Amino acid sequence: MFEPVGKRKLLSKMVESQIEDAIRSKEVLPGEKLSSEQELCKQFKVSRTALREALRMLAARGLVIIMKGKGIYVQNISAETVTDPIYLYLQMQSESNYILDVIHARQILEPPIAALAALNHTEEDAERLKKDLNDLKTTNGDYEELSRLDMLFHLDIAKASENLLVPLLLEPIHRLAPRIKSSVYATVIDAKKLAVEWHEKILTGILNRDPENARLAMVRHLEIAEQHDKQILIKQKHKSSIRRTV
Amino acid sequence: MFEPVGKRKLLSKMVESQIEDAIRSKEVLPGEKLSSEQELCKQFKVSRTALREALRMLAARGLVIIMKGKGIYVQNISAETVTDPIYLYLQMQSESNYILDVIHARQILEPPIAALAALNHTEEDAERLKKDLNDLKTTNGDYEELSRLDMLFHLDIAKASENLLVPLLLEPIHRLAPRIKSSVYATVIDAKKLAVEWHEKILTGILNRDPENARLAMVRHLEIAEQHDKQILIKQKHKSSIRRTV
DNA sequence: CTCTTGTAGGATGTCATACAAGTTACAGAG
DNA sequence: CTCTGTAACTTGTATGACATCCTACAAGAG
Repeated sequence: MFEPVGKRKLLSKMVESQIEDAIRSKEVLPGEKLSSEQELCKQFKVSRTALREALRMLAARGLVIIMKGKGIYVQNISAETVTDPIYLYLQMQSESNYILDVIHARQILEPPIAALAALNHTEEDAERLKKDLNDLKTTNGDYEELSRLDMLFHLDIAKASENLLVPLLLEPIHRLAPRIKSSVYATVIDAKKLAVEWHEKILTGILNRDPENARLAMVRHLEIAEQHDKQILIKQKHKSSIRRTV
Repeated sequence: MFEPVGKRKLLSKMVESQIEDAIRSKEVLPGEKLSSEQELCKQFKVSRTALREALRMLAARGLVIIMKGKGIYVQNISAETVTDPIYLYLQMQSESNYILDVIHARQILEPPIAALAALNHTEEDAERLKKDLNDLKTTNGDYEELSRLDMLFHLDIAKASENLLVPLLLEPIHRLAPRIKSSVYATVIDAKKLAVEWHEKILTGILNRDPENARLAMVRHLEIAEQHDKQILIKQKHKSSIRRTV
């Protein structure tokens, strides 16, 4: 008979929406400074509490950045702002032993990405990939640094696909398994040499705009990576079972 | 000569980190109720102001949900939580339409997923996919319902890959473009018939455990989808340019 | 006893005020 | 001119009060 009356929105939410809309519609551009809290309070006719909570929510979502003593600035949405929630999502949803799922997901994603990069990459992309490969070749860093440079090459291939979504999807996947990667570099003999070799083959395929060879090189590269990961997993299992019996 | 001294973190940020860590490490599980603000203030030894701003940041990121009069609850990270930032990113990043990026990302992801599903699916997966296809065939729902059932089939193929990460990646992608999908069903003649046909071919490949045919069927299915999407986009462009001249 | 309703208590939401602390600009001393 | 201290901004935190929403429970009506 009677319709349920809609709940009144919270003031802080309403303020948040208004500022968000202004940013989305580009009334205010990234880098621009917003008015001070005092000023905004007067404009919205709310207390500083409500306004600040609205700003905090916007800041948490990466829309603005609040600098103590300076002011509030509209922020350019970064890729990290996006990949963070994806990473959190994967982390919360997946169960404990997801390492093999990670490598399998990479085997699904990365070969076609390499093929696409071979077709679509720009000169800038090419230079970045060459630099990545050279960095990996010449670094004297520790295993974690090796693992980082390895990942960077793969992420920059995703960028070279010139599809905005692709790197966003790949980055959190890689972030899920950083430890095992450095374990591989620490354990497997010639792991670095092998990585450089295959990265070279993949890059050659991409630079020649040869999607099929880029794809195949990536497939082989990830097959080898899977073998290495499995070795590590078996060793860890072995160790833990030894510890258990002791 | 002297090293820059690190800035002291803000109290609200420190509180946020602590609660976030507790959630990430699953000390507190989704659905659980946190202590009241008063209680938390005492535990963290901060004022209600700082605590509330921390909670607001966590709420904005989807980690907790604050209910007036009830309390603070740990939230299950949903696909929407992930999709929103992506959506915002795409909107801010590219002037052009991201719809094509979505369909291209699907063309990368879904064919190998279909192949994997052909290899790995269980009996349960098979039953679910058959039901999805039948639901799409027999529904009398509107265009949005059609679009929803269409998406469900694709997501259940991802589930049938028996890889935990794969459906998690695919779902936000699909949620990015629900409007254009229902537009396709509303506009393209025989869209439903075509969808059912191709879903049948894909399913046949999967049920026969024939990865190559499942993959190829998916490739063709998505090529057709791309054509339809492009038709819609051109029409929309046309309309808006007409409006502009009027 | 069962159902309804009033009420009290606890939860979050908002306000006002005060002070702490970081940043910037500028005037005045040297 | 350069250096420096100060003043005037900015945001961060604390506190106390009240508003509003939710829940549970007791008291009353039938």
